[in-house]
Amino acid sequence: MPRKPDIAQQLLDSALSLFAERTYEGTQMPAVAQRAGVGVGSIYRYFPSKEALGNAAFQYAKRGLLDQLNDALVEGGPVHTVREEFGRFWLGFTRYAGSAHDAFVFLEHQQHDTFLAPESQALAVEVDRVASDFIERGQRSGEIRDGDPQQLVALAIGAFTGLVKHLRPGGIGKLSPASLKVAEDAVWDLLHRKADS
Amino acid sequence: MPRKPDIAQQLLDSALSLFAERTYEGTQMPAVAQRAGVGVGSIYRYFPSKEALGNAAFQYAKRGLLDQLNDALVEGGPVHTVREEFGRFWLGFTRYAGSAHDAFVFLEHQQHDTFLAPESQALAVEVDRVASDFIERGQRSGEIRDGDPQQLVALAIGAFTGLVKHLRPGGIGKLSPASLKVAEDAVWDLLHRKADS
Amino acid sequence: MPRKPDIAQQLLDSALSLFAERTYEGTQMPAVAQRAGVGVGSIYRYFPSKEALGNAAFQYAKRGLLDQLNDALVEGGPVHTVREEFGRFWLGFTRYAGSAHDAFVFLEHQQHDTFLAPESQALAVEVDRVASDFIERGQRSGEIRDGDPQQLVALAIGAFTGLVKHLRPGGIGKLSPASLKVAEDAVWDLLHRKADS
Amino acid sequence: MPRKPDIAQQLLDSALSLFAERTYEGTQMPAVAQRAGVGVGSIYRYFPSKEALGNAAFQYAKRGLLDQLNDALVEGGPVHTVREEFGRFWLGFTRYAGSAHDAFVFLEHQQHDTFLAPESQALAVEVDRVASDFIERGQRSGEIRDGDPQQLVALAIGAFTGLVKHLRPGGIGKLSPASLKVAEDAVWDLLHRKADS
DNA sequence: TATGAATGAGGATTCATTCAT
DNA sequence: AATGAATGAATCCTCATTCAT
Repeated sequence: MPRKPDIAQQLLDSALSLFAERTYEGTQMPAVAQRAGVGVGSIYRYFPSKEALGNAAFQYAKRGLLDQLNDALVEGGPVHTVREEFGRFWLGFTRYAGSAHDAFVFLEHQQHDTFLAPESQALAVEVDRVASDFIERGQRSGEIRDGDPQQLVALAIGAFTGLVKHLRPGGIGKLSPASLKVAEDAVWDLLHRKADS
Repeated sequence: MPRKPDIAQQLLDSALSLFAERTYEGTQMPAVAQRAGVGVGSIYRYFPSKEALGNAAFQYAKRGLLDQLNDALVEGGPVHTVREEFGRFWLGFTRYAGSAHDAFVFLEHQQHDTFLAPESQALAVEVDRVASDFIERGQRSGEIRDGDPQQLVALAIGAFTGLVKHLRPGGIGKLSPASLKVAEDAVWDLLHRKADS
Repeated sequence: MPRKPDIAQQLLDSALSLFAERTYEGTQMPAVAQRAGVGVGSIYRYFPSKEALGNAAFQYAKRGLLDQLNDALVEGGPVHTVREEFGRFWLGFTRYAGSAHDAFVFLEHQQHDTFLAPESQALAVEVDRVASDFIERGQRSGEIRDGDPQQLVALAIGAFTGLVKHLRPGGIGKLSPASLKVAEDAVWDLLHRKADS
Repeated sequence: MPRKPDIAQQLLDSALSLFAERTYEGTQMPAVAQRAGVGVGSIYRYFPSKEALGNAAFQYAKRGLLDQLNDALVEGGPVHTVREEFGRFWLGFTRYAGSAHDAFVFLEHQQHDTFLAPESQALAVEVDRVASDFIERGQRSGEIRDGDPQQLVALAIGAFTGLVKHLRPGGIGKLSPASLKVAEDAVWDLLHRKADS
């Protein structure tokens, strides 16, 4: 069993946390190496350049979020209501932001960033697609308010991101179940079509 | 008619848009100078360092947002309902993001950033304070849902930020009044306490 | 009566004192202008460049020293002994270093300096020539020790320079007549051929 | 056999010779790197800034001179006369200026210079102290002329410095033993109290 | 294979010089 | 004629990347 993948993994984690703290541009390769506990030179055995490391970290993080979402959507068996499905999304985001706070913050800061390869950006739309598919389904069933699905996704994910960034020091894990429930309900109401509206 | 005093202003605008596009760390001084239409050396006539420019830009932007909010809260005379007051906030944010898209994006990216002086960070809490005062008032009157006011502010401003970032190329000005209304209602429902809840 | 020569003079004095304090290379044009009480731009009305100013200052200082020496050698009428002639030299150096401390220090620091034009360097050998002529005459009359005249000049002027630099803050004017006499005798003994030697 | 630890040394030597030639302020870091045979970046691996390099070079040079003096004073066994002790000083200075011409010239140019840290200046008074102790001893024994010891030191070291600077291209090593003897005697006579004086 | 010292292109900043007022 | 704001080449310094060990 090789140790190599281990090192690459540590490098990705190190990079992700530093990028979240100080920005991709503001992070130096020696700092990444140090936090990963390896020598600078070793980074280049796993990633050909800083840009490559940045993209790998981005893709690793996005894929992690995507996996977490898929797991949450599948694991408890089929969902019966739109609200229930929203709960699954919420669970996926919550778990991911809980276990990979840095990665989540990093992801939400990147958007149009110069170092992102097309491949990374392609991956970025995946989460949006999954989310807006859900919105569209909810709109068809009348339970989610009308409007551009992408725009609603932006509002909802933006709200969640705001929450996570607000919780910075402790991370979302520090939040009491009650507070988390308040937030979940609030975001659901952001999307939910009210009966008399 | 002297154009000179405008140079500091042009530099702030240039810096703001570049910081929004490429990050503070990812922006080079020559790029700031070029976009401002001046020579590199001129930057240092107005700001002693890149860090000082970053802080000045941040404070200028935050103050602009604060002013816009105050204007919106005051201008139409006294408000009579919490919903109406929320509308004023929405108007303030909307106007600011419309007229200073870059500045708004820049502000929302900075949080814990390394270059921000204490003075800048002090200004940053001001907006939060104004907003959470509103939330608390709404909670007392029963129209805004229970929960940590700061957390609700984070959710609401996060949602708005998500919208603005989603609209990146065109800016919020491109949005139809109808779409804007959908967004406003959605964010209100994020905060609003439902009767039967 | 034009004011111009006045300004050029102030600029030379300002430059000389700054060069003595901080080195030619370490002195900025705005500092020269400020100490002279004029705007930066005005320097260039009198001197085409920093290098030209440096050379003008050097030549002005060297010429001042030369004039002082000539005056001292001539003014009291003809000299009758080598020791008496040495006294005249001492008087010239002393007066110059007393009235133009900065200029003297500046002169002794320049030697091989990059900014000195050939013309300036030509002027620099003039003092040496006057001094070594004196040494040679003294050697012929048996009152000054044997050895390379240039080398003896270097020793004697070096000693005087050491004294002046040592006296930096107050300048040589601060020295009591007695102390000055000690120094004069010491330097004379440096040159003087002892009877039994 | 590693050459690495030598890099700091090569940098000090390179810096010293350039500072002597062109002044601290007039010397560029790339020039220091080039003469030391390393890349610019390497300088900063050994010295945090140009100022630090300047101070390190100064201290290295002063310490070298001090060591040379101590060696010369000790090595030949105890001295029996003041003249003999002077000979030891002369030997120390001569050896140092011979083996480290650039360093000696550099030292004598720095005095009150802007980049010198207090620590460097503290070291600078050390040589003066050693020298004036000698002068005082000589005065007590009646062999050195009366007067402020510091002032006599300034005259004597100034004379030696004048000699060394005069010899610039070849250095003091080029001087014939006879010429060197002339100089030594001359400087001794500068200090020596004449019987009938 | 892993390392970190060495490198030099690139970024922040300074400063001699120009030129509109 | 005098000024000092504006400029950009030149300077100090950083940091992604290489390579000898």
